[in-house]
Amino acid sequence: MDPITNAHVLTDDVGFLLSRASGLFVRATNAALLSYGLRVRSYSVLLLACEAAEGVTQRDLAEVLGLDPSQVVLLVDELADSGLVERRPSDSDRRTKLVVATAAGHALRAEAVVEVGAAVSAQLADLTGTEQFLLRDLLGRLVRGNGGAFPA
Amino acid sequence: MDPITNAHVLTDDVGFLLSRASGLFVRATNAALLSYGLRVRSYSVLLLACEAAEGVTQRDLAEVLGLDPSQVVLLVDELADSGLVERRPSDSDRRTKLVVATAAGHALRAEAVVEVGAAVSAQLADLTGTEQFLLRDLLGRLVRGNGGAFPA
DNA sequence: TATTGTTATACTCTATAACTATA
DNA sequence: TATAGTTATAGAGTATAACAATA
Repeated sequence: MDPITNAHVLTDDVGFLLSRASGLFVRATNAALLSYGLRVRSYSVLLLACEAAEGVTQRDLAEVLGLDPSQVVLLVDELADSGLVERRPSDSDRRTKLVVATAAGHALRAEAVVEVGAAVSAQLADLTGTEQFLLRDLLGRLVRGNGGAFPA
Repeated sequence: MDPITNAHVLTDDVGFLLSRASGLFVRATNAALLSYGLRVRSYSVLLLACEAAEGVTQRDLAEVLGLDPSQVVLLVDELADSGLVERRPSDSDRRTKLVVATAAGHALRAEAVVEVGAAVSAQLADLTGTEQFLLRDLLGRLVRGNGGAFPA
């Protein structure tokens, strides 16, 4: 019997711990983003838009973020209304809209990243640098192995 | 600069990976619990009730699960309506109600644990047993270090 | 006064289905 | 026929405040 999947107490269950840890990080990140008028989901969209110089397709955003395309529409709407991103038509496909960060978007991201980094850092304080790397690697493989369809 | 907290791409961010991984596990677990009429949160309450022979305080449930006490009320209501747990008065404090699993609750748990175990196992398939242990340990320290106020 | 459980409410997140315009 | 984006809606999860009973 696998000792992980059948932990005899709930608090040893990987799924439970993932949920708890995720909740802690989401709350801490949202708190850090409060003054910027962002929340973790819109912040993620902004980051992806900033990372892609030529813009990102909404479908790609949905896939990377694990969201339904319909949810992405609302998040992009919100960022666009704030002037942080804009939708540009694609040359190759007129159905596709490329989400591109504006100058304001890049500027806000640069500030927000510092705050979020500090919040995340505080959450990870009990782990050594090596352990943090290890955790990231394990989580990455978990996500990439199960429907997590992003590059690299 | 800490290379973890300031990953240069979103998909390398620990918080993002935690959120994605947690979502995958929650979805898989909810799917496994569907036929039992449970979802991951009510299932967690049932497990904790089953683990404590003399019952658990709703306040303790809230603390362990990282939920507000008001949310616990609804989850316990749901389980009680299904006959899986019952609220018993405490001898020492008449404000306190002890949540205790019924025989039906224990029986359902025994079945559900198998299904959930299989679902979790599938999600963890890409990691070796050692890596699964390691992940559990790292997550446990993350949670216990940040407001996660449960035993051990 | 403080704490346990409860009720109420509002907001965010998630899940689906159906529609449009393009391909 | 399939895909990108959109709209709409309902349900689940989260966050707060206020209250009654008890400590």
